[in-house]
Amino acid sequence: MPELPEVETIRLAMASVLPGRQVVHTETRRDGLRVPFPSGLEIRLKGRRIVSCDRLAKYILTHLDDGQVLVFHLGMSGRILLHPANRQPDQDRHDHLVIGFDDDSALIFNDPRRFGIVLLEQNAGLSCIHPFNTLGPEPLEEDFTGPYLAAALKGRKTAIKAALMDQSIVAGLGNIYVCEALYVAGIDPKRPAQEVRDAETLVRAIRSVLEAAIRSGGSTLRDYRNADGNAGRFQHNFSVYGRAGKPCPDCSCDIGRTGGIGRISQGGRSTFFCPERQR
DNA sequence: CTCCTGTCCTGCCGGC
DNA sequence: TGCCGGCAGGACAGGA
Repeated sequence: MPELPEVETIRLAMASVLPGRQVVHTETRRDGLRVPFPSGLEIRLKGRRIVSCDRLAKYILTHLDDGQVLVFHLGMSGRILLHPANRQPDQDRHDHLVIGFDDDSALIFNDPRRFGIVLLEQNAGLSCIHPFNTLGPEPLEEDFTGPYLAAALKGRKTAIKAALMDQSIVAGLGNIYVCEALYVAGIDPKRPAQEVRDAETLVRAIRSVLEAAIRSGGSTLRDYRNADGNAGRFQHNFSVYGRAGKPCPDCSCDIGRTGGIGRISQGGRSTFFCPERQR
């Protein structure tokens, strides 16, 4: 799914057009996705205006003018599509939620695998309720520092790969960007978290990978699209993800000897890494 | 607590 | 061509 850079790309598109729009119509085409859609969703959204669109980890927070927040999580395959006014959107069998606005435009939540989540909460106290009360710091915010990460990893025997996937340690990373960040930092994904010596370098690697990905509009694998229907470009900049057997882009190791980028399975997910560069 | 595995669901790809 | 197993960007529950 969309990890932080993809979610941020979608949020930016939403924030550029949605504020000021008033909900006139909400249609749910099934009971829910991972969890049931909020009860009374249609009536609670009707007449509300969108104030702003924020992001928290991989969640999109759509603030409404009455203090409610419409929350989207895209799961593995979720998409948010923004349809301009006066254009009839093509129907798709995985369009599960459609929100129509006063200018005749629409927001469509499409999700083939239905791992996505839609919540409607009160903004006040949002950070005190699940799942927001379990999230660690945002990787691009100031409180995500070397000392913080070192403390968070202390005593953890689990592999650094798994630790960085843990949203309570740092919120927003997924399989792709963990692989890429560990490559940039030169850290073996199998290394026990407590044995990572230079957390500061890892923090900087995470930041630089995420920032570069956001600048590229995220990554497109298979069919991820941003809210305008466009593909991201960062997949062309992957150093290791999906590149098993290919040469490491930034080390002089002999591919004939090393076999190039390696692929292993950790916690049931593929990990890609350079066995020469990452120790 | 930490950690590890299984599970939710559909679609796509490669192999036979 | 068609069928089938394996795998996929996430996050949780439950048990050791």
